Amino acid sequence: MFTIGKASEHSGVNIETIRYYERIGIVPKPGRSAGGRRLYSSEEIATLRFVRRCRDLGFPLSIIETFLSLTEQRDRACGEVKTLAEAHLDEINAKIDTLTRLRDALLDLSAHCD
Amino acid sequence: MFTIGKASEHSGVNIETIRYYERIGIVPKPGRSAGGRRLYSSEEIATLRFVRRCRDLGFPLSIIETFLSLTEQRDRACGEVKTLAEAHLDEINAKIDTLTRLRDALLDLSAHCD
DNA sequence: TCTAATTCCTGTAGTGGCTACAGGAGCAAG
DNA sequence: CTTGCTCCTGTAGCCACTACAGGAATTAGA
Repeated sequence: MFTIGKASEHSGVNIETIRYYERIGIVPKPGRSAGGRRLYSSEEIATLRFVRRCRDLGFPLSIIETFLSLTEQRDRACGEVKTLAEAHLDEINAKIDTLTRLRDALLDLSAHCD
Repeated sequence: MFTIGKASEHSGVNIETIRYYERIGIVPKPGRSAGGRRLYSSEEIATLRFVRRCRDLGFPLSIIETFLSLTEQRDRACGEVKTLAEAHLDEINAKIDTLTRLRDALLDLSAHCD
């Protein structure tokens, strides 16, 4: 188990942001030490890392909550899982497409400067 | 030339957000009609659309400002252009990579539900 | 083992990037 | 020429953090 400082270090999520995520319920409340300090498992840290990556990609917390529920509630009805997953595939493909074109534009700019 | 409403429609950027971008200097002040209304050219609208796409991808306005200066100030020193462009390539590639893996995970979830 | 430094705690206030009014002026159609 | 829409300049509020303040718990060193 890791204290919030280590969890922050390993996930790349700011300490204050971790507490904020807990407060608004994006991640569950972690266990506490005898002295009242938060203790995180490797899995909980992986979840934080996942949230951070999604935020970097511009997904709002509301959508990230759906992503988390998709991977964590596998006992949910299959139809619902499929619907939720597929609802985001188009959006993700569009993002990949835009990023690819942005990259090509930057490569082009760089290449034309020789 | 287009009024702010049309510019908003064609770029996908909210009217209030367009005015906000103007206020903080992300986009230049547009011309005005006799009655004092903002008038946008197709190019200015394309810039707004570009800003919107970048925001969707999670880039902060400060970085988008750099992107805009890269494409608009081609008379800038070549070395500087290359440096700025390449500084963001790694980040963009990382984003593409993460999105690809997220897409695969969603496809996987969806497939395991048959 | 005591203490000094560090890390953590809760709570609140401030920031970046919008977004939503309020109150009023311009303009287009009937 | 008036009804209704769009636009104007403010200012206030929201989301997702981020930065204190003031104090308790650990940890590392003498």
